[in-house]
Amino acid sequence: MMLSKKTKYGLKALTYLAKVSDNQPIQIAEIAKHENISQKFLESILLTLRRNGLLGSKKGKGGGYYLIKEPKDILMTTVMRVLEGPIAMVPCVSLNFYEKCDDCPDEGECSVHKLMLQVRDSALEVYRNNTLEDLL
Amino acid sequence: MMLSKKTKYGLKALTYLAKVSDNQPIQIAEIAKHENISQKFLESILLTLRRNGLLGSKKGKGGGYYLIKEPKDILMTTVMRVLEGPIAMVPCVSLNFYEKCDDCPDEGECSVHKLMLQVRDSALEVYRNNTLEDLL
DNA sequence: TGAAAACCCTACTAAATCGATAGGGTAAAA
DNA sequence: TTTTACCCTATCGATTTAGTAGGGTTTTCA
Repeated sequence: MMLSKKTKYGLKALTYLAKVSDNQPIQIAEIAKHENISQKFLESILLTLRRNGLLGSKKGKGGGYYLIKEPKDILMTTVMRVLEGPIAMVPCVSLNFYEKCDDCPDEGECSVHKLMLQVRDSALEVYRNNTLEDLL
Repeated sequence: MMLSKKTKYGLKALTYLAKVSDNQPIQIAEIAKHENISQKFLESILLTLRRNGLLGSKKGKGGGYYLIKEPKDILMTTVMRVLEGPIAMVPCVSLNFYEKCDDCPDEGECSVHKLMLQVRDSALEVYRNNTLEDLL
C-alpha cells in the first residue's frame, strides 16, 4: 500500500520541470541533483514518462527532458496510471485492468468489493481534480 | 498499491462471522472452506485480529472464533490499520506512523506530499463511513 | 568532422515482502 | 484422558523494489 519510489520520484521530476522550465530541455543530472534522486534510477523513470507521452526529450549537447503539455493539462490520473499502475486496490474494481477474483463467486455479495469500490472512486476523484499545476 | 491477501481474507472472514454467527464460535476450517482460503494462512490472520481486539476465540471442542463487538461498531479504519497497516501511502502524511522524508527538505513545498494528503483524507473518509455492518 | 554531451537500453542484484506450508505445542471441553 | 481446536515458530519459493553497472547510439556544437 506504499507509494513506490518510482512514482514519488517521477512526480517530483514532473514538478521540477513544471517549475523551472519554459519548455527548455533540462538535463537528467540537474533534476537528480536537485531532487536527491539516484541519477540512473531517475533516467529509467523519465524514459517511462516519455514513452507514455508525458515528456519530450532532446539528445545531444544542450539536450534533456521537457514537458510537452501545459501543467494544467497533465492530470494526476494519467500520471498515477503510468507510474504506479492501476488505481484500484483489487483487480475486480479496476476500470482499466478489470479481472474477476478466482476465489469470489459473487462480486455483488463481496464485502471487499463493496469497500474497495468506494476507495477507488474516492481516489479517482482526487486524481481527477488535481493537475500538475495544482501541485506547484 | 495492491490490497494484500491478508487484508482481503481478513475482511472476508469478519464478514462471514458477522453473517452466520450470533456470537457462536465458528471454526477456522469452516471459514476457510466457505471463503476459499488456505486454512493455515487464515489461521494466522485470525490470530492477528484476535490480538488486536477484533475477535475473541474459544479453545477446545466446540471452539472457534467469534466477533466481540457488534458489526455496526467495527470501523473499517480499525480493520484496515490492523490488517494492512498505515492508511497513508507515504509516511510523511501518516497520522499514526508519521516519518519525515529524508530526501525532502520542505514538506510544504512537496507536490507528492500535497497530493498524498488528499488521497489519505479521502480514503480515511471512506473507512470512517463504513462499518462491518455496512458491508453485509 | 569528430568528440563530447546526453539520451537510450539491457542485464544483473541485494534486500524486502508476500503468500503460503510444515510441524508441532498447549489449553479446554466432553 | 483424549480429542478438538486454537496457538506459535520457522522456513521457503516467488515476486517486487530500488537500485547499480556498463555499455551503446544519436545529436549537437566547436
